[in-house]
Amino acid sequence: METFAEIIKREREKRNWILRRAAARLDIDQALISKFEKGERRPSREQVEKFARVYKLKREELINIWMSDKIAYEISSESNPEKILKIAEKKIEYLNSKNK
Amino acid sequence: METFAEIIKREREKRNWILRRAAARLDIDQALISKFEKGERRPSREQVEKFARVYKLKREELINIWMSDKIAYEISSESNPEKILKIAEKKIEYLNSKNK
DNA sequence: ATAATTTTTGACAAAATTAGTCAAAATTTT
DNA sequence: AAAATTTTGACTAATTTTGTCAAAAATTAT
Repeated sequence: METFAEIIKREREKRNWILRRAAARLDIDQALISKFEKGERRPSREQVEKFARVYKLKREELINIWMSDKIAYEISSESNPEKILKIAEKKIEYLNSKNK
Repeated sequence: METFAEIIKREREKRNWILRRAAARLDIDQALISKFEKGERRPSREQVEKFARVYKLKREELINIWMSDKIAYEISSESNPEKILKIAEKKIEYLNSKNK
């Protein structure tokens, strides 16, 4: 299961880009990119979209991964993360059926 | 599928408490409680625990519901919320197997 | 109907969280 | 060991979230 951090690091290395170069292409401070690649900071949605554009990744897929990182992080320290997800799933289903 | 907001409203009404009274018991501003009951504001974890205590609900269950509200809300506007949950689930599993 | 009570709203200031930047420290490569 | 690259930490700025208050709206009682 790949994280956003791993993906953007892999993509940069694939291209043999040093951080300075990635920073120029993405127009994001290289220290920030370093933090993103280490998973220490969470990029904004706009930044995720930049990564998708520059690294030619599917925008939506990348967003899903980025969001799931966020979710996983938020609940990982709870006592029953799986249960929380199950309940959330039902709520989503319910919202879906409602807005139809 | 019940939300945190619905639960705390139901519990208060069950007791025939007006907001002012609930505010006194919970030591939370009544305007805030009103917003919680309408789902317009998200209580802190400490506040959730207060609700559980005062309304005699199972602390952990209430926290799970409160967390799942949060998750559902965060991803409900995404294009594929279900997919995001699936990925998150896998990540959680992975984290679990790792920290064992 | 209107008076009294209760709930909801909106605006605001304070508090907390998150974001971006820089330079120095640490690490890796040459 | 010098040069290049990456990581870290500290700081300020920006954004988001919080709690509070008083007034507005809605509900209930007289």
